[in-house]
Amino acid sequence: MATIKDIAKMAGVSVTTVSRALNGYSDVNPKTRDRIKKVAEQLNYSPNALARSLVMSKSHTIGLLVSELNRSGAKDMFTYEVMCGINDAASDENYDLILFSTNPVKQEQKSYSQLCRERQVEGVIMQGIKTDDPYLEEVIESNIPCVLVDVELEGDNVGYVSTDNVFGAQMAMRHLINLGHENIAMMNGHNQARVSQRRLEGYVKALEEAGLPVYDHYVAEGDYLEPKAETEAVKLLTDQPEITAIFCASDLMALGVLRAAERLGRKIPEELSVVGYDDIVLAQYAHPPLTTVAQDKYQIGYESARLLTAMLQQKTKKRKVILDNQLIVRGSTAPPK
Amino acid sequence: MATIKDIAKMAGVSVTTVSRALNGYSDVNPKTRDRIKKVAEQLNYSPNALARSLVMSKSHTIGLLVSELNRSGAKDMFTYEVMCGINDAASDENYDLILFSTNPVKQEQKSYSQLCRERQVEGVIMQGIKTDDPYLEEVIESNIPCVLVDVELEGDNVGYVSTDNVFGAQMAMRHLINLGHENIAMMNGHNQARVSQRRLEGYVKALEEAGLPVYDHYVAEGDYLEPKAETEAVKLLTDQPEITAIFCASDLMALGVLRAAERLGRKIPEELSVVGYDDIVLAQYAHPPLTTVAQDKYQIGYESARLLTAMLQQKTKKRKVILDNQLIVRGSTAPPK
DNA sequence: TTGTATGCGTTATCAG
DNA sequence: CTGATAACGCATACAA
Repeated sequence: MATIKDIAKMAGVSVTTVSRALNGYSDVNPKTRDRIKKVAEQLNYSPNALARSLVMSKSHTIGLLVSELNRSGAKDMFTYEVMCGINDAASDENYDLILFSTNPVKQEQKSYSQLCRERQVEGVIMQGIKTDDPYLEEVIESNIPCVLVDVELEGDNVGYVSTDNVFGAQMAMRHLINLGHENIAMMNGHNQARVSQRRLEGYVKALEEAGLPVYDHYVAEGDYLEPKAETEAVKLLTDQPEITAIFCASDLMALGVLRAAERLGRKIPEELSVVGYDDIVLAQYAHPPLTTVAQDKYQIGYESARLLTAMLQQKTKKRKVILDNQLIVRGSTAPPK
Repeated sequence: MATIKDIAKMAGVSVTTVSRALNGYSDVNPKTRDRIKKVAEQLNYSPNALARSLVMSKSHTIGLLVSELNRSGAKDMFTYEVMCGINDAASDENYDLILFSTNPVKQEQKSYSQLCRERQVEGVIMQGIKTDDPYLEEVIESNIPCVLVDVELEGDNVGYVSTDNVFGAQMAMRHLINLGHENIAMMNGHNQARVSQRRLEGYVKALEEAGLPVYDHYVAEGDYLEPKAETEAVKLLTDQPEITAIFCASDLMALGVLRAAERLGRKIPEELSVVGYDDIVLAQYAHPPLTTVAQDKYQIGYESARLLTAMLQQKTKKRKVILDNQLIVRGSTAPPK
């Protein structure tokens, strides 16, 4: 592995000159620069980023902390698409990405912030973290610049990007209400997720603005799980048969509801309308295809990385980015009979 | 950020002692070690991995090169699940993962091997690389230890992991043949992919062992694209209406074939049997659910990382890992009428 | 058992 | 325009 020292020797100059020549400083004779460049190429030289980072105390690396980088995320491509966005943005901004896996066993031994400090990452993007994750707090306090995906937290070194979940839910609900539905239930996730709370807000808000009553017993918790949503939906629909539509906080749960309807012999969308959330790939392949609120997952990732790099370079005071989302009407919704 | 120097000062010892105490060397007085450890904790010390890597010339990092880390991979979760496996294995072996994005524009400026050398990765895992990718050759020649996913290439510093594609195709075909099919077509991918060639081999082999004729015009190229497969399947089935079954080299293409059948009014599986390959998430949600050859993508990733780390530590002479795959019979296959 | 000195590859400071 | 020299944080050969 050739170093600047080798180049210096071969070109008959000092390492200082080599460094400056290669880094495009202006105070070096064009001739010597050319010579040095030629030698560098000849030696197939690559600068050692480690050494550079060490002396500059800038690693140009950002850490990616994904709490559930495992197969369970496979159905719902959220994680993957966000990662793609992050990757592209990081690449555009010339940052490298290092992947921290947070296998729970290891978390015991080594904390997030330790991991970050060891690897000298300049900042972190955290994804899939629940609001009650103890490690969230840790990173926040560690004063390492940090961008959260879908966790609403702001601070000097902390920002987040999310979509407008209240509005998203409202859109879904308005669609249902405009169709003529009056008895609309909600299949929510669990309460540790901020987004659940937001979507519930939207649900309530839409009902209120339409002058419709809000019933606690119309709201079930599906924990973002397909089977759980299925059993909950069966309960909901047998206990309150007057329900003609269900708004779900995720597509996966909507799939569960679809299944419940099938078990109960209620036809979709004629006898029950279902709206999902996320627009996962499966949504358009469901039968019938799912009406849903789409989030641009790729853009969420992209903006996260952009926000972080901007923060790192103190280019912005902004600490949050809220993206729009969009209602996609497919075949799972119709007017009530 | 505390360094060993700070600790040394505060504990009243030399940096050497600190280094050895913290790294568990035996030749240090238990008392001083305790004292040092306490100080380290007090200072919230984390070793600087960069500096360590520099001096040890071991980065304990492996590079992940994914040729198409983008949204197009979203339907087929292959990339994601493989990554999960890689991540877990790397974590188990205490290696960090750095993500190289290979946006084609940047490839011009900086080659793979340059990227690797800059970041001082000890080895690389490459995924989604086509056999004719010029950069493949580059990495091979660069003598950086490398593990390829689904590209059959072996060498001193090069290994690969793949599944037994010939056998997988054979299983699919035998299933069809046992069902009584005699006119079986194949929807293949493109020929730059080694796996396509292998699966074709299996297709031919199975026909031959059953004493069935092999027709060139029974094989179409769907390029692993759903719409392309659809149009190709329409052609196939209108030109040769005697075909009663199609074996597809990917589930995505099988989905396209399903669509083609629908357009042609041929019922699945009564009037046409379809077998896919991969067992992507969508497969079980298709109508009817797809019979397919499943690969354990997670394990592919896991084994890749294991192989690489073993190579890095010269723990093995093995350079390839072939995983089994498994036929999953669902609703898209039946005996011919 | 502990400390001194040196080097890893790079950039930065400052003097020539 | 160029070159010594120091420094980044750490590990290690060698000396004490």
